[in-house]
Amino acid sequence: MPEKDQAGNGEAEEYASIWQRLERPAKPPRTTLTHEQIAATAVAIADEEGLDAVSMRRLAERLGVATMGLYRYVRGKDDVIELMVDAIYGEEGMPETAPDWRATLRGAAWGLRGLILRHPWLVQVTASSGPLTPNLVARTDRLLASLESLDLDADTRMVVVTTVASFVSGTVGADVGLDRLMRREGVARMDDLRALYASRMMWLLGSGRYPAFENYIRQGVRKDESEWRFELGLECVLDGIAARLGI
Amino acid sequence: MPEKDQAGNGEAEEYASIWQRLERPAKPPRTTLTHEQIAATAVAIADEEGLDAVSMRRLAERLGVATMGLYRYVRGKDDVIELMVDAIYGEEGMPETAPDWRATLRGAAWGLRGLILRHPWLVQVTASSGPLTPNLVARTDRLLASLESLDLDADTRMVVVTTVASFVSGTVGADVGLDRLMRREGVARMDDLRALYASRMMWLLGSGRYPAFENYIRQGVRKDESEWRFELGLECVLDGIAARLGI
DNA sequence: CGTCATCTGTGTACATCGTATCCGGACTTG
DNA sequence: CAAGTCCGGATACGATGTACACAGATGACG
Repeated sequence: MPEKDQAGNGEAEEYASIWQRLERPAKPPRTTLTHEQIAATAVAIADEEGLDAVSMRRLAERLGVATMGLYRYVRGKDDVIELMVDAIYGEEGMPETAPDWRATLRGAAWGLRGLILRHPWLVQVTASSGPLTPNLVARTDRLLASLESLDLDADTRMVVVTTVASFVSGTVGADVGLDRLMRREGVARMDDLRALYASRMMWLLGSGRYPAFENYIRQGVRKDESEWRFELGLECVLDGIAARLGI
Repeated sequence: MPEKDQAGNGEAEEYASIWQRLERPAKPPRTTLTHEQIAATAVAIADEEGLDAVSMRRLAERLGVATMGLYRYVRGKDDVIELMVDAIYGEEGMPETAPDWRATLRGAAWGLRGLILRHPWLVQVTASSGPLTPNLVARTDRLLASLESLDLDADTRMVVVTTVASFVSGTVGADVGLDRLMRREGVARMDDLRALYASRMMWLLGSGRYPAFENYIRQGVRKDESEWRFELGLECVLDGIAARLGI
């Protein structure tokens, strides 16, 4: 039981996470800002102008507050990002529990995909924020719960959940990377991007060093159908879970 | 054939990627720097002190060059990052082609895992760099080639490759996030991190809102065996590919 | 009801970042 | 040897995250 040894001392108070700090209900908060406002505004900025546009100054300005005023609510920019992540994970309801595990995981996967597409900056940030924001734990909890009736041990259940989540974030992350590239180059449609990149693609492939890749460029006809690719990959992953774990 | 229409004009020269630019063999480079040096040094800094430590000033200093001197070789920091990514993708040989596709993909997956663990900053950067660096294309090409004898169309082959790669980067990305958290908190062993986080974990779970997650915390006994988790997840993914695609 | 301690929000200041611009000097080329 | 090209350097600017000190308002307490 490693979760109850040397801990619980008051000294841990200093190092408490945001979530811990903002739930202490004492101390009458006669505040003009709320953490929800901060999170929502930061998310709005990131959605509209990208994650780089979320600076403490811009955030404070948009909230009608001096820059340093934010630091009363937040320990630093990392906290802001953690609030943002948690906010969007909580924006839509929890993944609904379907009768069978497969439908539940599938629904959660498509839901996560939508979430990332709506907030593309999530992929830039997912590596730097702690994995313990409340809404993220809640989602994980729901998915774990949907597997509890199966004959799997706790470790395996977690692997199932993280495997699906990893597939989703990786796949959608690639799509998002393309979107960002398009935005940076100022093109709107995928074909325009291809036209713009045609020269360097020709250069790369013209060498004949990458024959299999070249085959894909020439023969692939669903390069733009990201939903099709996502669905095929996802069903593979789900099939694999069912096959290997015998469920 | 979208890769040969309106392109090839000279005006594209201006927008050429770094890779294109540095392959023009003319112009006797009487240079004191090489792109390999720049990439290797930047990688070294990132490996030792993290990606944030890679600034143009530090990089130039370590190369014994004035800051702005770098801009003769590189259009900006984004180029440096692209060079870094390509450098590490090329550091070890290409994934070796095993007799059967499954062994090939498995080897590539474990190889990519090792690569990311050796250069953890890759996960912070993978979203922002273009997907067209030569060594990355080369790797993809090898994997696509290993699937060519199978009865799959080009689109499906690519889905197979990206599905495996997505699983790997997502799963290892989570591990790396934990590592970074440990480094930031200044602890060396996983148990120490757990001790440090025990309080906020207790707080999070004590509410009883996340029973399934709590079950995992209590019953999971392989939380530290990231290789075990990786292997199980990977075999699930491979099983799924075999099952769904009938190979 | 007055006094004081405490918390809130503001302004200033600093180190560091990426990079635009200009310049001197060394090299290749005729 | 002359001329032109291009490397490397120095300076400068705007923007960033945040440490610090201070003004004002609010609550508790006599």
